[in-house]
Amino acid sequence: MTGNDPNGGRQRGVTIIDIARAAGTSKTTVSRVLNGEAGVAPATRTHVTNVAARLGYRANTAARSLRTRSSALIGFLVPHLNEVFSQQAERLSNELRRHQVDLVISTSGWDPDAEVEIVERMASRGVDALVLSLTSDRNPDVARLLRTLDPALVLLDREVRGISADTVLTDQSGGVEGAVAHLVELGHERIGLISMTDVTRPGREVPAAWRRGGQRAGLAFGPELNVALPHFDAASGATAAGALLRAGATAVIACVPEAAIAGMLFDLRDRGISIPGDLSLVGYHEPILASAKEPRIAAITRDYGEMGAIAGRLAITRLANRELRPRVETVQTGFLPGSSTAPPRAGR
Amino acid sequence: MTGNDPNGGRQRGVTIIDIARAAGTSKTTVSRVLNGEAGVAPATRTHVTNVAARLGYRANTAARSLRTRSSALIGFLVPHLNEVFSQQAERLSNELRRHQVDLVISTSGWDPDAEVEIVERMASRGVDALVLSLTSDRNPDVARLLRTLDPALVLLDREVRGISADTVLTDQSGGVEGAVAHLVELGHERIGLISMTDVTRPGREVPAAWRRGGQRAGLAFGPELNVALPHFDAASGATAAGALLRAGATAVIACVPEAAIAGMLFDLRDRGISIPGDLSLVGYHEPILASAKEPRIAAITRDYGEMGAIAGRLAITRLANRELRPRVETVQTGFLPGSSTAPPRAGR
DNA sequence: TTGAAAGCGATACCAA
DNA sequence: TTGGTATCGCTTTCAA
Repeated sequence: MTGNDPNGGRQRGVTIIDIARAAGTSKTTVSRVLNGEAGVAPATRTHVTNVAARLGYRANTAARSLRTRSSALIGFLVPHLNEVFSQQAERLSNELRRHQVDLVISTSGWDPDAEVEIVERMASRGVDALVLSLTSDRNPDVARLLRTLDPALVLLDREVRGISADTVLTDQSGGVEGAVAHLVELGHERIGLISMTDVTRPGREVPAAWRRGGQRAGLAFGPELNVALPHFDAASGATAAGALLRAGATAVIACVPEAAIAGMLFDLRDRGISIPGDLSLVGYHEPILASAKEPRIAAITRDYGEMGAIAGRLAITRLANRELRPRVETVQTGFLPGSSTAPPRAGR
Repeated sequence: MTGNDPNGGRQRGVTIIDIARAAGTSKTTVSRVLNGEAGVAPATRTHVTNVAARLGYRANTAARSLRTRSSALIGFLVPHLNEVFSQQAERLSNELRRHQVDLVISTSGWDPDAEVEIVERMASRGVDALVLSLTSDRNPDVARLLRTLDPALVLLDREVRGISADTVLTDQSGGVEGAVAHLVELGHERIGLISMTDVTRPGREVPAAWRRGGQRAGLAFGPELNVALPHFDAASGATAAGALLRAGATAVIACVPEAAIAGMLFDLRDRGISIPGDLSLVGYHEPILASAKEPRIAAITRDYGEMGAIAGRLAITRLANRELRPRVETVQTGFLPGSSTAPPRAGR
């Protein structure tokens, strides 16, 4: 009865065969009942259901996956579980749970090689779909890998050449142009931008929106006013702030993760530069605890959590029908005023 | 050659049989090579390895799990992916990745029923281990469920009756007693405490440490100075602050998640109570961006990330040997001064 | 050093 | 409405 047990101590668990035996039926029927399929006599159904409950049956997901070629598992790859990505993860996970799907999470640490390795692992794991926030969408290795992949793909604010996947995009116009307009209204003319590099979509869209905002106000922002950060640690943020001040910026829009903005704030404080007295600042997002202190950083906002939820819905509907043509959902950004902006210092 | 394909469009993928055929050997040998087992001729080994690479072989995890009864999957259950838990998740995930193990994450939203459901799912999924940050370790339903479970358990700062699992504990003494000592030195005598309720270990240990700190200074803190929060939203934090002020507290130690502390700060500001002028505050943790602004909240600190990493190591070693007796690792807390504490207002 | 064959626990097909 | 049987892709035993 015990059979050979390749794994010493591990418990065997109740299988549909045990249920079939106890219920005096076949495992086919048991399977039908447990999956709620039609074509089973009501009496049989209730009986089998009861027996299963009595025995404390728990389906073996590995066996089911092997047979059905679907794992009810979705992979989520992000660079780092910071405030933004963890909110996305939570909402994504909740969305999936409603459909009995689990979420595997892995972080790349902004390392493209790790990214390839992780995607490979997840594919091997047999995830039904991959939700990706890639470190770079211009990485040919990743692009090539994605093209050979079986799982459905959902891209979070990324565009990969040669891949047509469901995508959640951010429209930066509202937020960035709104920020520029606000600063222009206060009297700023040299508005600096700290952006991500052009290897992700926001790194391309944010500078574009910033330039549009300038043009709309009759200002042409030169390239010396845009610092593109390859990394988002505190040190990078500090460096960027210095460069923009040297370029004569009286205001800075910083569309980078919180760690870089924090580094910038530390650096400015150390140099005795006050916000908004000496420099106006627009950020990208504030954790609630930070927003409880002054200055409240004016910010370009968007609903990160909602992006995760949308990604979840895209993935779920895609799994229900893989023939659907790729869909794109766009999330808008807005501008939230704060106490970190003011007119430029007179006579500067 | 194609066989019947239960799942229409999904790709079939290269199997060890394909490799065996292409390499002119048996699937047994292929399996041995791919798993790096001994007893294979060097020539065979390299040949098979090459063929596998050429065909782009990717192991089918479901099949392997079914046969070996181990999924190389570990579940992580937390109440909410806030700053603390997401840092734990990231470090845990990284630790596991080094051992080719994946992490499934789910959040309960502080809901015990959801917790039971999630643990059930993960067990059914066949996770090799569960790392748990339970909403309550006094919940009999959860305790009963855990007792019947097959996966190895690692508890994060929780003690469940009747369960002897590997555990990562926090020693609150250093941090909390340090905070009390610091406040006493500044002249405070009525030091309030906002803690979690006693259904988790920190909710029991923090008040105990606070009382010890008081006794050591010759002060007896009455129960009116301790508010235990059942929820950690902003509104709860606001309420707690009010209650402690009415109880005559001149300083507050708030050992609760950031959202509650933020709510408290908002409320105090609205009521014109300044920190540290009118009230000294010691918090539990600050996101980097918050710490870049004044006042820097004095805090009880511990290395959250390290707790995740330790949990990962405990899980991995446990899987290697399930006969090990339960191990307990303790993480120390410390007190980090800030600008949110000052002597109590004179004549109060 | 190699390979044949027997499972792991499900689902899917087909016949009854 | 049922059940027998063939897989799914892999690891493990046992014999050669």
